[in-house]
Amino acid sequence: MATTRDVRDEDLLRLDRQVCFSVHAASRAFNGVYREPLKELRLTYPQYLVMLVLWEHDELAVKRLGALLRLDSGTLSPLLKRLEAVGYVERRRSAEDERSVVVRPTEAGRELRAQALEVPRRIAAATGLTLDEFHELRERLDTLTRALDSAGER
Amino acid sequence: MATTRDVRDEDLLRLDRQVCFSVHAASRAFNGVYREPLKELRLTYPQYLVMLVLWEHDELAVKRLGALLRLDSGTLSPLLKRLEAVGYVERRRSAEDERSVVVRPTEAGRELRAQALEVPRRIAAATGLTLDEFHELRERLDTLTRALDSAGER
DNA sequence: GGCAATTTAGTTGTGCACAACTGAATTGTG
DNA sequence: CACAATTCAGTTGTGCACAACTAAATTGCC
Repeated sequence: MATTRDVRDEDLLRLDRQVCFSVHAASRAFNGVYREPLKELRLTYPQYLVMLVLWEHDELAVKRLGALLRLDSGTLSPLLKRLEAVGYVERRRSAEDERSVVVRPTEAGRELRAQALEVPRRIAAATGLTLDEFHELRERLDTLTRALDSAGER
Repeated sequence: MATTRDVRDEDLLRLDRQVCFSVHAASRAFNGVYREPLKELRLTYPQYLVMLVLWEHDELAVKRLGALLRLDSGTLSPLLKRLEAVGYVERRRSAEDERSVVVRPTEAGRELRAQALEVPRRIAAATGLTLDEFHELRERLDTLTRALDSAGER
């Protein structure tokens, strides 16, 4: 039963380099394969994430969107402004609570969904990963993220 | 044996949202837990990656560093300039090839390594992941990255 | 009711990722 | 040798992540 105490410092640092690099590289590689398909939709990867969530919920406060995507207003505000500029979403202050801003897809934004259906098919085809592998990958990453998030709270 | 053809469009789009989000979130969570420990070293996460590689190789051309980390000069040039500004690395034009710039840790940069040894220990302790789990995670991510990279070349 | 604390979106500033480009040095080829 | 193609670091511009902050609206408490 090997623990970190059994390992020499240099080996630990090497492993850290490997893991850090792997996570970092995987994230950018993921971003990379989506870039081309999404360019046709005039979306960036984070904008695609936002649209995916909006297609599922139709209408969301910025606050709630940020909670779902774990992004704060510093990231979302300009991103949403750009999505509004290309005409995919509209924003309006909530009538009930003037602090809150509600985001919803425009007609163009809703029509975009049909085109977006091609994106995961292209990714799936390109990666050669099966559905089961996608599910398993997702679960592992989520487990990791939960561990990291809870670690960060100390 | 389920393939993507057996799945309805909306389910596929939902899964894509989940996987995209998971990868994105894991990367940022990883970044997040390293942020505090690295702040004490006056390093960002990508700067830490660069220093880890430099500690292993001692002296590297920018080109080679970029190949190892899969980063281009547009990312590395300003990052290395900042590392030079805090005194951790020095850059000089290669004598043999004036196009090339060689980067190496300064004395302060080499001394930083001793402090950096604490970082992976803290991460390991905080996440509760075992060495085996780290290794397995790394292998899965690398497999994924290879699949994504080869997919992007088409 | 009045006022402090909280909530919410937005702004500012720093750093990274990446595409597209520049300019200088080197290499290959006739 | 000459010169076109290539290589290399760097710059510019756009977009995202995040910390720290602002301003306005709401809520809670007396």
